Amino acid sequence: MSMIPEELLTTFGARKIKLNKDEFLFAKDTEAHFYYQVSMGTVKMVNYNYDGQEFILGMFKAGQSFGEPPLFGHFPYPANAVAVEDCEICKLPKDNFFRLLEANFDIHRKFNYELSNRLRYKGMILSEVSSYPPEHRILTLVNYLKAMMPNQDLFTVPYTRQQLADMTGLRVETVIRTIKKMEQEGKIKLKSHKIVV
Amino acid sequence: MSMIPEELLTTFGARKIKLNKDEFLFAKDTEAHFYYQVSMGTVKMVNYNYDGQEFILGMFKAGQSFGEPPLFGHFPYPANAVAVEDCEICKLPKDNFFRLLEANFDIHRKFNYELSNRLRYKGMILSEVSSYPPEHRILTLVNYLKAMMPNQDLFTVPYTRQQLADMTGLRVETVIRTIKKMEQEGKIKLKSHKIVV
DNA sequence: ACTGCTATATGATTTAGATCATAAAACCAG
DNA sequence: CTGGTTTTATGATCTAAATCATATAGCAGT
Repeated sequence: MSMIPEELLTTFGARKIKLNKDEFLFAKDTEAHFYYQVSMGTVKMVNYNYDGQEFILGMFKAGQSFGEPPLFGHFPYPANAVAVEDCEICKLPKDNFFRLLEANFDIHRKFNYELSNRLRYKGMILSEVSSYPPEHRILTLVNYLKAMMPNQDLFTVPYTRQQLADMTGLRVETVIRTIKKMEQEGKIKLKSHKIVV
Repeated sequence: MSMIPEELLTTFGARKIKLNKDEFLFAKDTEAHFYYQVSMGTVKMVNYNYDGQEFILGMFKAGQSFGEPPLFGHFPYPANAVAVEDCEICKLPKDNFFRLLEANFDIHRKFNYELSNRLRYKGMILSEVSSYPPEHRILTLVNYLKAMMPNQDLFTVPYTRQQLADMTGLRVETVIRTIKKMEQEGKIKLKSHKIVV
């Protein structure tokens, strides 16, 4: 379930750090020195434009790693990492991370898998943001999120309208109105304001 | 320079195929059975919305591979592959590709590098498309394209305004007007209608 | 139960870029 | 050199979603 088992990370010298809600872990355009894996909580990768508008490039929960592409691809962070809620994060120095990979071929392969799936997500969202109206964007995102769940019964979308807006390139008001309209037309179901699929 | 040397591909049983301009190599939502690498020409990965609007997710030239994420990530093609001009493509069956990877650790690592850089590109474009006006989007794309060139002197952007539009989620007219305005304001230079940076 | 904060809701107005329409260059194959 | 196709150009109009402005509902902590 975890990208790398925490015991193994510890063996290679990982430390656990705490992060408060809204705290930054690293900033866009800085150099990457560590491998990070969420132990508890949620971290978002996010960009801000000049007037503070936010775009969320990814949400990462317990077991998931994030911010590795700059390690593999040798470029500065293309976005900021921010805690969405109080978090615990495993932090492993870059060199140790590569040593761990060399010693564990299966994990190395797992990263290929993981990166490919992130490309899938980004390509999907990119196609949506570039050419589809709000309703389509939201439905595509919601369906993707559900499809990613191991358990395939009722799934409650765990994001606020603001977060959905920031993931689809829309404004809150638009997301609120669109969700309300879709509910009235019976296209989606809500349970205490959260979308349930 | 090439993702995988063509001799090595041949050793593992690759075949070379020809593709005419505008011909499809594979279609969105179909299953991936082959590894592909451009030998000559240019291939684009592209999506179309209901009214034919195009969004280009990537352009691939000689030496570059494309369409591997579905092989690594076990999901159907998230976009179509179309020849931008007459092409020659190396085509290697999936199983042979994985055998080749196992036998060549360095190439396996190279894919990590490549996938990471594609994530960088997609994340960049996504942030642009979601929050920035035409001028910013075009400049960011152009600067990225230049930065990717090994040779760092004068670089001529090799795309039409239509293609730039399809890469930035804008309409042709908007790209034409924006480029013209930027040239008049001295923000970019043109040489026989092509942007030169 | 009250306070403060965050999330959802909804109307009115504005605007950037899409769309529509048409034309002139530029390029290319025969 | 020529006729056809593609690319660039430019004006006029339209529209979906952003923006602005408030309001209400929900919830977390004291």
